[in-house]
Amino acid sequence: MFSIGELSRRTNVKIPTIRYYEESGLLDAPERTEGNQRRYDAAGLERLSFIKHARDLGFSIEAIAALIELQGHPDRSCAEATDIASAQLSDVRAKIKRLRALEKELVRISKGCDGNGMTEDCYVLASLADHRLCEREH
Amino acid sequence: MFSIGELSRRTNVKIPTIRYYEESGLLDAPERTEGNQRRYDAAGLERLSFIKHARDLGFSIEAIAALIELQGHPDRSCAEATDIASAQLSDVRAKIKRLRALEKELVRISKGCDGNGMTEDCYVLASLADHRLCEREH
DNA sequence: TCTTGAACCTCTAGTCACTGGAGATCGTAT
DNA sequence: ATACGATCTCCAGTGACTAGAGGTTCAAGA
Ligand SMILES: [Zn+2]
Ligand SMILES: [Zn+2]
Ligand SMILES: [Zn+2]
Ligand SMILES: [Zn+2]
Repeated sequence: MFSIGELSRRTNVKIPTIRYYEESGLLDAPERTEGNQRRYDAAGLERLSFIKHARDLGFSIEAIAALIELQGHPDRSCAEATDIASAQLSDVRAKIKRLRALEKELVRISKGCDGNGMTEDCYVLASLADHRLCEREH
Repeated sequence: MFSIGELSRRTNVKIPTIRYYEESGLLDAPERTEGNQRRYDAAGLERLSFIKHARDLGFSIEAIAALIELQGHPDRSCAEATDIASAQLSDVRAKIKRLRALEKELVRISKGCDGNGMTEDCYVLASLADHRLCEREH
């Protein structure tokens, strides 16, 4: 049995975030001491590690709640879990695609001015003002 | 002179967002009719187009405020503008890097299970539970 | 000129996933 | 017994919007 501070140290999850996960229903409310302080066990640590890892991989709280629900039913089909994972993969790929388009335009914009002129003639400011200078959609 | 709805249509920025930009100081408060409705001119349209384009390129409201401030002083050096743009480029590149790491792990995780088993033996759930199964940091 | 109804106004609150602070209480070591 | 770090609850703030309630104004048609 260990305190919330100890749990925080072991998982690298900040204390207010742990309480937030509890309030959101991702973490079960743990036992309390007589003085009302939270005391966790190995199961709590495991659960929080799962949440942390999933968050690090970009899953939403909602998706993680669904995954935890599935975990609780070992005899159910895991189809939903793979669906959630592939949705997350699509999401990440869509974000990468968009960011690559932004990167290309930002490279062009940055190249257009060395920063030694006046704002009046600045290519950075001019290209922000006019999307038609962009080479593609973004 | 045109209404906020017309401005919204011409820029593809939603009406509450336009009001939010005004409140944030990005847009000057426009003239009003006798009945207190906003009326914009070409300058307002131009300004909002600038904001929209910069937002589409991922610049923060704060960065855009700084860029607009620079725009207002045509005789000042544009060094700060290029700094802001290259900071934005670095930011985008950092995000891409992180997302690519996530993509790799998510591909591995998704490949590990076809969704036809039980949650008990699901590789998706197992790899979310244990970062040591990951091939690299993310 | 009157009437309708779409468009507009302000204000408040909600979104997501936390993060920080105030003020009070608890746990533990000396 | 005292000190002091850790924890408690509750509230507010972040960024960049978005949505709704309840009321007013504008502009076009009769
Ligand atoms: Zn320049
Ligand atoms: Zn553009
Ligand atoms: Zn599976
Ligand atoms: Zn991992």
